[in-house]
Amino acid sequence: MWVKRVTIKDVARAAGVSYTTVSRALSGSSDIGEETRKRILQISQEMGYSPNTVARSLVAQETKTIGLIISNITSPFTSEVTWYIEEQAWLHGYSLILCNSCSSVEKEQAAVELLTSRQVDGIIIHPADDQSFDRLFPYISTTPTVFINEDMGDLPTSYVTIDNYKGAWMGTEYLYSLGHREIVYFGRRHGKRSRMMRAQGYSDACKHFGLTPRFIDYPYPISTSQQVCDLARQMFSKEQNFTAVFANTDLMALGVLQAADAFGIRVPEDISLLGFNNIVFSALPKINLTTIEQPKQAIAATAVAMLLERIKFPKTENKGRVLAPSLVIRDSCRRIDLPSQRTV
Amino acid sequence: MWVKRVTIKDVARAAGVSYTTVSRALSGSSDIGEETRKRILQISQEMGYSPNTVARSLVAQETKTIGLIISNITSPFTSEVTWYIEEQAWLHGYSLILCNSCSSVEKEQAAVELLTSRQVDGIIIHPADDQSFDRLFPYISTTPTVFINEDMGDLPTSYVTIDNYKGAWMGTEYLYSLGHREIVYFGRRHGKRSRMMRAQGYSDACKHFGLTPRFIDYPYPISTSQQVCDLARQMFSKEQNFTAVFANTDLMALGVLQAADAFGIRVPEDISLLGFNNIVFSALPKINLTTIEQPKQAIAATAVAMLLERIKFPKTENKGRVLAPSLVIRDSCRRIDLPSQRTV
DNA sequence: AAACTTTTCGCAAACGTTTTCGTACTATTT
DNA sequence: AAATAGTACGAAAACGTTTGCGAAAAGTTT
Repeated sequence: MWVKRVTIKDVARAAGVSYTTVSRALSGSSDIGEETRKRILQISQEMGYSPNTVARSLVAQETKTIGLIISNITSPFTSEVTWYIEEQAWLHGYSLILCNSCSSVEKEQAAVELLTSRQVDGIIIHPADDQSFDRLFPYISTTPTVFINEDMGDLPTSYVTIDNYKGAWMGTEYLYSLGHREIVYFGRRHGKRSRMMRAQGYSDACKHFGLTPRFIDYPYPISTSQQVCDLARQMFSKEQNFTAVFANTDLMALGVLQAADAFGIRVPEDISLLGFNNIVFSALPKINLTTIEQPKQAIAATAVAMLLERIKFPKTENKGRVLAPSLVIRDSCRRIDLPSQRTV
Repeated sequence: MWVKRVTIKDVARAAGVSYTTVSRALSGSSDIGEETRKRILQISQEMGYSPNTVARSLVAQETKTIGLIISNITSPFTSEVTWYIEEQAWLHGYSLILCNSCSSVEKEQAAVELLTSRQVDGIIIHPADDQSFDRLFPYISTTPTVFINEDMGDLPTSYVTIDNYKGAWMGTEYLYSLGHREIVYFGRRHGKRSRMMRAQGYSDACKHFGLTPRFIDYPYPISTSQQVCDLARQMFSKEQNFTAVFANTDLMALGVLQAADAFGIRVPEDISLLGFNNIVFSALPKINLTTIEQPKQAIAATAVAMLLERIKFPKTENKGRVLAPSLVIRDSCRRIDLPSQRTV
């Protein structure tokens, strides 16, 4: 290392006491005389002593660390949730080890193995896949874990998510209420349950209002915004006769916006656009995306709270919290006259 | 804990050997017979053994962990840099402990103390303040550290940053070349050196081209986008006779965009706007911000590389790497006719 | 067959703490 | 003055590893 770090034994030597006594002075034990405590505190200050958390963790059998596995910190939704999680963790004296899974189940599994090996007290994970749990189960059975942003149903784990079905229904209903009768759903609908539920909510709402669900789906995972834009272009060139697009995600909606721009299609004048997640950039002027909001701070706070409770009381049974989404109305959706429908 | 974790001693007992032998089998030592190694590996697999990194760290005197202190993971620029840092760290077998300083020197210092106490092998820090180094010095003198996004000059530390002066000069020059003669600089210019250098680059370029530097400064720190927008509104209502705004930051530029929108001022038709950082959202259609790019991946990669080198060879002398910014031209700046100038 | 090497393994120390237990000393009670 | 209780501290074990050293067993050379 740089400089030899000063240990508790160094302080003890300087103070002329055993290191047990130093430990007690610092931990605020009562088994110590008042004036020796002060003297030791003084000396340890002067020597710049700081306890070795690694050694402490080894004996205490807890690291005061939680692992966070997310797919991509770059996503505004994710980074905002991460912000709140770090805040909560810090408040409770926990540190955060950050792992990007890159939406790969292999890396996700590697991250979980790493974290358990590092003896983290708990793990918060935004699963990469609908089979994440099965893959991860052998590794997380030994560590308190809470999943976020996915409804884990009856799986033996805690989770916190929003009601994606309801969110999608609300969005569809809103578009219907504005007079839209041909609404295209833009985004993946298979794989993760959250995706399926959103698609289902849209689909069921459509049927409820007498509309035909129309999906622009794709089988492969999409990562770059360029890919999203290309897909949106395909939609504009192939699909006929729709007045609104309900995007899976604000990021997807942004891709639609981009493609629309390229086609000279105006939002909301020519077409209405609805997003999901309410990332901060959706509030930007000229973007002004109407969207379904996820309560990110609440997700983070309840996830951390649930995790800490499980850490404290390992025998607590698993809980699933499903928070409510809400509609944030901005300027990307427009009321249309029923008789005339624009043909793209 | 949940379930009692299986330790190396458990494996040893099951295999009927000493735990030393198990350790050797797993570490790939040559001091072990081939068939015993296989047998032990087999057994440890079956028992689901995973080494306790905490214990290993204690004896090895290294944690394979690096601490990252940033002001706010929510910022697109920061989260992108973080993404690349995590990638590089992972590649080299290091984990990342994430701390948000919230731009507070107090929390920054607390984070550094925490990280050193946790025996991280190194720290990467985006300083909150121009006095961060002095405050932090006593704590980081024992841990390899590299600062990012700030030129630390002659201070005894490694750092990697970009040439902010040059970036600002380039931006000003570009605006000048488009015919702009009244350019307002929007953003803080005191405190951190990076801010000062940007302001200075702008200022010097202005003088070089015979223009008068015009600053919209503010003494207090600004955090929310609402505050930025309010400030931009003030600018539009108070300042007269300017044709271009050079914003400190893309985020600041977004605020200008928002305020301009409210005033009915069009970008770039009525006014040109230039940003700094090139965050992903600047590339959005309808935003299309011309900006000065920071090479985020290069910043992250060199920061990690420098840190790992210092960890490996503690005696390496401090290095400062200053990377080159570049101009990314989009659609927020417009060539104007010299004789007529728009009055706001 | 004796004298070496080499291979394979175990013992024990070490990493820096916390905590249990024991003990010397002081203070209080009988 | 003897017995008891309380206070202040130290010794040692424990947490789960890695590693230097030594020793037994096996193989090789003379």
